[in-house]
Amino acid sequence: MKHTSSRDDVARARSRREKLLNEARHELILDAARSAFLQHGLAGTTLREIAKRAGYTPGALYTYFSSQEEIYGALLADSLQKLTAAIEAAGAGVEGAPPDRDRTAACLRDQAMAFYFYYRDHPNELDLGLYLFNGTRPRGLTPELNRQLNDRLMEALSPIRRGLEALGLTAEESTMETAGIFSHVVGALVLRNTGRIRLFGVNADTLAQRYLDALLLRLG
Amino acid sequence: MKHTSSRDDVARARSRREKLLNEARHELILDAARSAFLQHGLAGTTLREIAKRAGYTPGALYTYFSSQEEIYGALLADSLQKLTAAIEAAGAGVEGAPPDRDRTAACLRDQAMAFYFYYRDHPNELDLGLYLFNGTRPRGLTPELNRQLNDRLMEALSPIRRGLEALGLTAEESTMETAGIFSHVVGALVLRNTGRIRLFGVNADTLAQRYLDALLLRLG
Amino acid sequence: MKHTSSRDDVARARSRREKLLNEARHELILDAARSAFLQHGLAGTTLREIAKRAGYTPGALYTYFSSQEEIYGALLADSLQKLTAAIEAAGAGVEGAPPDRDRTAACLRDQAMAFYFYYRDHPNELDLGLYLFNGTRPRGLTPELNRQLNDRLMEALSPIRRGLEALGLTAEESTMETAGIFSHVVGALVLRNTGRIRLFGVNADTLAQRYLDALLLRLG
Amino acid sequence: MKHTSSRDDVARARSRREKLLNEARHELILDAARSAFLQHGLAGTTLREIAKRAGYTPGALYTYFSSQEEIYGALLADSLQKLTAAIEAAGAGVEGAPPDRDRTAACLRDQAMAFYFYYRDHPNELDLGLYLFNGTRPRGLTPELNRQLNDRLMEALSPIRRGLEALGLTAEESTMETAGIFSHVVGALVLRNTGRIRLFGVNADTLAQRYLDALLLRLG
DNA sequence: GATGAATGAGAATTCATTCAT
DNA sequence: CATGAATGAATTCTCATTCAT
Repeated sequence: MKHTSSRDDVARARSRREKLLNEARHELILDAARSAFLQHGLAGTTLREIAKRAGYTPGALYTYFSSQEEIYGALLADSLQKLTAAIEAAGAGVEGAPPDRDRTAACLRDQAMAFYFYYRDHPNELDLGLYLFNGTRPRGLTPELNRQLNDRLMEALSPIRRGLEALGLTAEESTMETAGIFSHVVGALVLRNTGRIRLFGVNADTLAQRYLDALLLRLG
Repeated sequence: MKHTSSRDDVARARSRREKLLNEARHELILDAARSAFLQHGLAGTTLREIAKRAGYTPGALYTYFSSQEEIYGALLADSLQKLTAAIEAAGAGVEGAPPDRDRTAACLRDQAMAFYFYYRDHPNELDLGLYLFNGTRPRGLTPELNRQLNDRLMEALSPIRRGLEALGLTAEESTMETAGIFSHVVGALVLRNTGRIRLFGVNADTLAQRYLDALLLRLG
Repeated sequence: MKHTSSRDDVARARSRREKLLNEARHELILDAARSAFLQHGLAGTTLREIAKRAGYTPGALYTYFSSQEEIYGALLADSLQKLTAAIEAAGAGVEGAPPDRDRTAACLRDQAMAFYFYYRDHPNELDLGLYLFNGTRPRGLTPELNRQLNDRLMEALSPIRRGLEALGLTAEESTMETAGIFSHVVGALVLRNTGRIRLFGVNADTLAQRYLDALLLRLG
Repeated sequence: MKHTSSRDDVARARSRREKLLNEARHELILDAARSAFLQHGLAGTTLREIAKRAGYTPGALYTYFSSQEEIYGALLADSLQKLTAAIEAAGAGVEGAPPDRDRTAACLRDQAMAFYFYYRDHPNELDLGLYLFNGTRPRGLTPELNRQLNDRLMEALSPIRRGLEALGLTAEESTMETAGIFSHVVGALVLRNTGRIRLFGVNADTLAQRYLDALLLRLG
C-alpha cells in the first residue's frame, strides 16, 4: 500500500531529523559545559551556568541529561575519545612500515607527547578526568559509566603500551612504563596548571620531553 | 615614673600571655580543620564542622581567621613546614660526613622518597596544596600568602636540590631534576589518590622508586 | 441529493469509528493512570509516568484530558461506577424474593460489607476520592464534575439506604444510618491505610463487621 | 572567688535567656506553620511559606529544625499533647467521686466527644496526623519520632479506654471499642472535612453523638 | 572574645503545562 | 493526532559570612 508506505516514510524522515537535532542539542549543551569549565573551572561551574550558555533554562537540560553528573560523564567520554584520536594520529604514517627500531622509538615518543599535548591544550579535561575519577562530590558516576570511562582511558593509552612492547618490553613491563609516563605527564601538567612549575623556571614541555628522552635512552 | 613602668610591665606580661593564648587557639582551630579534612575530605568540610570540632561557634573563627580560605592557607603553611622537617629528617646522620658519592646518592634518594611518603601519608595536604594553588574557588589566596607558600615549598625541596648539586649537577640542572622528581611524585600520588593507578596494576610506591632508581643510575 | 447523503453516511460512519477509538484511548490512559497509582500511590504519580505507561508523550494526554486533575476526576467517576456495581452485586439473588426480614438484614449487611471490601481492596481509589473531594490542591474539580461525582456516590450507596428502609426505617433515618455506616467504614479504612490500626491490635475487617452487627441488632 | 562566680552568673543568666528566646522562636515557627496549614492545607504548604509567615528566610528555619519533616513532627507532637489535655479536661471533676455507673458513662461520653470536638475544631491537625502516619511523602519521620508520636496518641486515648474498663469491659474489649470510637470519629471528621457529609444532610456532630449513644446503650 | 541567629545567594532537581512542528 | 522540547515556577536544602548582643 503506497499510502501507508508514504506515511511511514514521512515518519521515518521526521524521526531521522529529530534524532539529528537531538544530537546537535546534546552537543550544544556539552559545548556550553566546556566553555563554562574553561572560564570558571570545574568546581566553579553550575548547572545554571551551563544552561545559560546553552540558551536553555536549567530544567531543559534534564531533557537531555538526567543529572549534572551525567553531563560530566558525557564530557569526559568525549574527551577520552578525542585523546585517543590525538594519540593515534601521532602514530599515523608509520603503520605498515618495516619494523625499524628508530622509527618505532620516534613514534612512541610522538605518541606519548601527543598525550601530553592533548591535556596541555585542554587543561579542563584533565581536571574533569581527575575529578570524576576522584569522585569527591557526593554523587559519583554510576559504576557502569565508571568502568566504561576506565576502558576508554586504557584504550587511549594502548598505542603507547604497544609501542613499548615493540621495543622489546614484556607486556607487564610495558604497562609499568606506561604508568610511569602517565604519572610523569600528569604530574607535569598539574604543576603547570597550578602555576607551580614557574617556581622552577622550567617548562612543562621540557619536563615531559626529558622524561621520554631518558626513557628511550634507557630502553636502548 | 615607676608607676607607669610597672603598669607597662603588667601590660607587657599580659600581652605576652594573650599572644600565647592566641596562638594556642589558632592551633586549636587548625587541628580541628585537619581532623575534619581527614574525615570528610577537603570538599566535604564546612566551616561549621571545623568550628564544632574546635569547640567554637562559626562566628568565633572569624576572630582568628578572616575567611575559610585563610584557614586553608594556614593549614597549608603548616603542612609545608612539616614536609620540610620530614625531608630534612630523612637526610639526618649524613650531615658532616665525608663527601662519599654513594652516601650522597642514598641520602638524596631517601629524601626524595620522604617527599613522596609525606604526601602519600597525608593525601589531604596534597589536595590542599593543589586546590589552593589552583585557585579554583572564587576567592583565592592573597598574593602575599601565595608568595610565602611558594617560598616554603621551595625551601622544603632545597635538600633535594642540594643533593643533586652534590652529585655534580649545576644549579640549573639540579632545579630541573628537582622539578622532574616533583612532577613524577605528584603524578604518582594523583594517580594513587584518584584510584586510577589500579588500572595499571601498579603500586605508586614502585612508580616513585623506579623513577629515582633510573635517575640515580643516569646521574651515575 | 444522493451524493450528499452518501457522503454524509461515510462521514457518520467515520465519526462513529472515531468516537469509539477516542473512548478506547481515554480508557487506555485511565488504565495507565490506575496502574501508576497502584505502584506509586496518588502523590507519587506524575503525568509523565501516566503518559509513559499509556505509550504516549506527555503532551498527547492533553488531547484527551485538559488537565491532570481531569484524569483524576475521570478515574474517580469510573471508580464510583465500579463501587456501585460491587454493592449491587452483593445484593443480587435476593431481589424479587418475599420480604423476609432476616434475608433483608443479611443482604443489607452484605452490601455494606461490599462497600467496605471495595475500598479495602482499592485503597488508591479511596485516596482519590478523599483527595479530590478535599480539593487540597490549588485547582479542584469543576463544580459540574463535582456534582456528578456526588450523584454517583449517592447512587452507589442507595442499595444500602433502600435496605435500611426495607427494615422499617424512614427515609430520613435510613439516610442517617447510611451516613453512619459510611463514616465508620471510611474511618476503619483510613486507620488501616495509615497503619494506625495496628496500635490497637485490631483488624479493620472486624471493626466494620462489629459495627454492622451492632447496627442490625439495634434495628432488631 | 567572687569574680569568677559573678562571671558564671552572667553566663548562666544569658544562657537561660537564650534558651527562652530559642523556645519562643521555635514556637513562632510552629505558629507560622499552623497558620499556613490553616490557609493552604497540609499539601499546599511550603517551607518558604512557613518562613515568610514567621518573618524568616527559608534558610533560617534550619537553625531550629533540621528539615521540613521535623517541623511537621513537632507540630503533631504538640497537637497530640493538646488533644490529651482536652480529653483529660473533659473528664475532670468526676475523679475521686464514688463509682457511680451513670457518672462513669457520662464521663466516657464526654471524653469521647472531646476527642471528636478537638479534631473538629482543628481539622488540619487531623490531616497532619493522617499524613505523617501515612508517610506518603518520600521522606517520612524517623522511626524514633514515629514511635513517640504513636505513644502520645495512645496516651491521649487512654482515658477513654479506662472509662470503658470502668464500665466492666475487659482490657481487650476496651481497646477494641476504643478503636471503634476512633474509627467512627475519624470517619465522621473526614466526611465533614471533605464536605461529603452534606450529601446526607447530616451533621457530623450528630453522627458522633449517635454512635456514642448507641454504644453506651449497648454496654448497658 | 564569643555567641548563634540570621542572611542571602545559590545549589540541583521536579513537573504540569504549552506549543511549534 | 501526536510529538517532545522547552518553560517557568517551585521545591528543599546548604553554607560562608555578618553582626547585635
